[in-house]
Amino acid sequence: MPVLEAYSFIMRINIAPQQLAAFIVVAETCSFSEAAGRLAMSQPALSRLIRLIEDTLGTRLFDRDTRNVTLTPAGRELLPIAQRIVREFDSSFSDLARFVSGQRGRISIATLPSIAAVLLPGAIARFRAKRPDVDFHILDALSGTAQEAVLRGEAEIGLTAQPQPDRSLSFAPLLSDEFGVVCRRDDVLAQLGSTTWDVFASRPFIAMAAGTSVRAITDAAFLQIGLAVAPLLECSFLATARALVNSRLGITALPGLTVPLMAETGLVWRPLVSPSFRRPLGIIRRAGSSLTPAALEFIGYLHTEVRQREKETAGGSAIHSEASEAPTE
Amino acid sequence: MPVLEAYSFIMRINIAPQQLAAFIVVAETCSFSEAAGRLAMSQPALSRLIRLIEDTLGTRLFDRDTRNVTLTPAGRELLPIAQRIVREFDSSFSDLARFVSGQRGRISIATLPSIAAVLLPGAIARFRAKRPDVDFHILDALSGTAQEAVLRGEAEIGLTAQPQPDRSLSFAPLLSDEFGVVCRRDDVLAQLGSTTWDVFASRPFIAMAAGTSVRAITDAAFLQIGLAVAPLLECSFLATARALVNSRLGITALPGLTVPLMAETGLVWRPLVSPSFRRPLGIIRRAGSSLTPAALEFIGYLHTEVRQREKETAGGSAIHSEASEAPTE
DNA sequence: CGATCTTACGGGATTCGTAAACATA
DNA sequence: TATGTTTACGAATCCCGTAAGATCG
Repeated sequence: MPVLEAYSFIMRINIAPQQLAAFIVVAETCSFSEAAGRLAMSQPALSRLIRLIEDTLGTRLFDRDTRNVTLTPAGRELLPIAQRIVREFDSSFSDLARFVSGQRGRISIATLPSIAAVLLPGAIARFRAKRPDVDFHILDALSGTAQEAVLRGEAEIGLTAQPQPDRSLSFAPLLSDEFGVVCRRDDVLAQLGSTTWDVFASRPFIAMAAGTSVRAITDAAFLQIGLAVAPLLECSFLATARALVNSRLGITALPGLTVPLMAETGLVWRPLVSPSFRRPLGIIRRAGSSLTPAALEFIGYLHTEVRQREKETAGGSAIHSEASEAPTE
Repeated sequence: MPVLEAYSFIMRINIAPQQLAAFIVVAETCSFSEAAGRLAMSQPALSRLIRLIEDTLGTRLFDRDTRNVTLTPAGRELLPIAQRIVREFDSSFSDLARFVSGQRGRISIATLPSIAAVLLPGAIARFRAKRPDVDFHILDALSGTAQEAVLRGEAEIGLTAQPQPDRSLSFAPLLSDEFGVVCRRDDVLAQLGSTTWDVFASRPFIAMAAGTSVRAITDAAFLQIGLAVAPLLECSFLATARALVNSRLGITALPGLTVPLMAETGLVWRPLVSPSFRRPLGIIRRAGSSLTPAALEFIGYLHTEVRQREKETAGGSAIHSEASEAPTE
């Protein structure tokens, strides 16, 4: 009811943009038959179509005898209107088609800094090479913040650790991030190919702050192997952890993806085994809500990026190989 | 063919503005059933309508389960587009409806100065009281110029003497303008109620220039009564004729309508009889071309104006009575 | 279990193309 | 007479409303 009042004419005047386009062609050609040819329809059909518009508007649009077709004043009045509407219609739906096909859009991603630094740049670079008109908005945050951003709709997708099961959030695994020990290059551990978790029984452990996805795993690891590790040193930022390790205050356990953030500092990363722990990372999104076509396509690029990294590092993580190269510096 | 290329989407995307309006209502209410109520249609019909748009665009517009209806990104993209198109459509056709109903428009009239001065002001004043948004464009010119203006489309209608029969010009009589003699108030002729054409056998005749509608009639009149009148004095403008008569250089014969243009100059007008000549005045327009609705309505006002003048002057012309009042000054 | 969207189906309206009729230069 | 528009008519399509079905809270 409010609608019928708000738009008074649209509910009564039933004219499709295609009909207006047909009118425009007739007006431009001043001939029903030629216009019919251009419109790929029969001439009587076009004649009736125009008649229909005329009946709807209650006025003649063309003065026509068998030889001449000329716009009436009402027709001259309608012509620019029709042209404007058709142009608007066409350009709008052209834009929309580009959006729907993923050529245009804006992808907002809430992500852990490690993913933002390691996985995203390559994926975005390759994606933008194909879709230069898609913009990205990246919100790097800790796991919880990222989830909230997705839930509030501020971010379309989140790249984080697997969240607690939540009806309104869906999680799709992307990769699992192997934990390793991080120590100085001159540390005895750096000589080994891998290390076991009980190393932290004899070495000071630098823990990440509670609430981080890393801390959740390390807690679970120590619990599983029955090791009571006192968090003597605890920090929130990787840069801090890096500095602490570098200062010989202890060693830490971090997923492989985080290490490039500490690169070129003389630290190395070696897999932690017996058992090996992994941090499941993936894509979260609001359950039951569609993604933009561009984001949908971009997710494919993310998977490709992950596969490529796995292939490059041949079973280990890229950080592993980088850490291996470190001694050669 | 050029059209199909120029407007690439409009020929493939077949969406009526009403469908977009329906989409807007669903988007605003987030409910198919409530929207269906507002749109005065059944809910399944609305469901199918939305589905149709979705199929046409190749994307979902709403994420919907049995409890919630939410816009998808594509739907959010379409919403402002739909609103813009619907608004444009509605306001444009609202304007057009005002034009078609004669409430809005522009009437261009090519007219003889006498009609412009005597008939038009009253008709326009009464018309604009009812249609304040209709503009007038008046081109006052001699008969031939006015006809050309109408033929060229510069003027929509012409108010002139009856033209030579012309296929491309149609003439509708409006009034016939009685000829009379124009002389000084102190002239002996002013004492008489009327005068015969042979008065010009004994008095100098001031002729209007060849090509004027007045000259055409006076020539015909002299020819008919067999009077050879030498055009000793000839002029194009009524103001000149007025001055010549006022200077006692002669007298002239003019249709009643022209006299108000010479009013308050001490001249009087008396009917010329035996026989009485009349200048047929009317409305010319291009044959076979429609008029604007406003002009069509205005023509009715012109006829009313003429009838009113005839009633006021009770069988004579308004000029006649005004001339009669002159001696009382 | 209730509210809501979707699918199925029959009827009515609209629109198309072909063919014939019509009108003017 | 030739060109171009309108009318007539049968067929296909589209769209609506009613009724039944499915699904989630």
